[in-house]
Amino acid sequence: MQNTETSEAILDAAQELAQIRGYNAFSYRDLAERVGIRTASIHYHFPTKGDLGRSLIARYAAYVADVCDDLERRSPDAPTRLRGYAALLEQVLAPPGSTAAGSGRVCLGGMLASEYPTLPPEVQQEVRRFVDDNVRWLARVLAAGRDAGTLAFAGAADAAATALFAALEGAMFVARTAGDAGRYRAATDWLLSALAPPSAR
Amino acid sequence: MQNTETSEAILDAAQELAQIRGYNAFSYRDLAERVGIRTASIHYHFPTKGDLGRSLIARYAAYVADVCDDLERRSPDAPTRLRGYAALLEQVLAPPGSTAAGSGRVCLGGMLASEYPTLPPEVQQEVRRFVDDNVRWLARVLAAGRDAGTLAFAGAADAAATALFAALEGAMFVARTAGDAGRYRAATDWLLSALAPPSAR
DNA sequence: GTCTATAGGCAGATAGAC
DNA sequence: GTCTATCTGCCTATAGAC
Repeated sequence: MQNTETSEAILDAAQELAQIRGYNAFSYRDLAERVGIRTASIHYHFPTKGDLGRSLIARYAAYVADVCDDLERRSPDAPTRLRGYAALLEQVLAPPGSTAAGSGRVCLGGMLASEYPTLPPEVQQEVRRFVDDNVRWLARVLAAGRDAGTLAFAGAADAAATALFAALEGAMFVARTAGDAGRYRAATDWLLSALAPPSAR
Repeated sequence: MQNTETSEAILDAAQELAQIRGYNAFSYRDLAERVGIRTASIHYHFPTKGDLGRSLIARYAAYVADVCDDLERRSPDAPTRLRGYAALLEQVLAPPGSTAAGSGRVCLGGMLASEYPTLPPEVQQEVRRFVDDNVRWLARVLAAGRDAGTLAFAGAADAAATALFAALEGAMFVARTAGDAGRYRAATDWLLSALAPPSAR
């Protein structure tokens, strides 16, 4: 990825389509129409679709990791960090330039995870890393929160983090199927309140 | 769907492929190879791929609904019903005829939900119904369990049911990405224990 | 960097013989 | 019910001019 303006525009178009339809359901032709160039020109920037996919998820993972870093630096406690994380994924459903609720987008990481077996190996690798990184980050926040007394839950933080991540990703699919973005909020609010200590409930 | 032997064999092959790759990533050719007939013959049973998809998810939904009915009749309490439901989805990952752990399958309903925007309308309708039915069933079990004192959680049963369903479906994708079916178990066990009343924890 | 032109393959679907 | 043959259109990717 060379970070030229064109390649960024290609990635922007690809990300929107991948978040809505998935990696296997958009084509170089779709991209070409949106960016205003020819399909052959896209191959100049990304020789194969696997190259494109790898750049796409890598850029997305870097963005999410940045926000997580910010959350850790600026949020005072674990519950706030978790709320910030849920909001990050929610924001991804309706990015700045789009009409809030019904964009039809879901988290790119979750979408690619659902397509995992059909993905080129280089894309699979990045998806695996994305999921691992996010679950590990959540496990860290969860464990720290329990130690500090701002969260309360039984069992392993690892298992809780996996369940939480799975629920957030899955809730996007459920919300989209129902055509109701509010379902995502309702489910995540419930989850986060279930992790609050009895004193805060 | 006429329930002939051939059409059932087609649906069996289609279900396996759809659970692994998704609806958009298997073809009539894939089916023809597995069933041992020609693609044109499949069109005799299912004129369009949308017809096939509708029959596929309808059959699956009916099976899941049957198991849920059994669970309600035979299980003594809500925690047992929820464990049975989680086990049902887990069993779906590794059906009788396949090698347990790494079948690469996920719940058909979750897979189709992830492909929702690209699905033919008649398939979307059945997917919506599947998700609704399952969340409603879970909400009913959850509410009854709380009333009976065998479950403990705060907030709306609807929101809890959505979160639980989302978590179970999402955990399959996470487990598959990690190549570790045990992750599904770990996440669901944690979730169910989090719903247990303090006395049972 | 972007273009035209094209290759080679696969998709879903149909016509009509048997 | 299953077959052969075929249609039309889309896909990723490449060659080579500008």
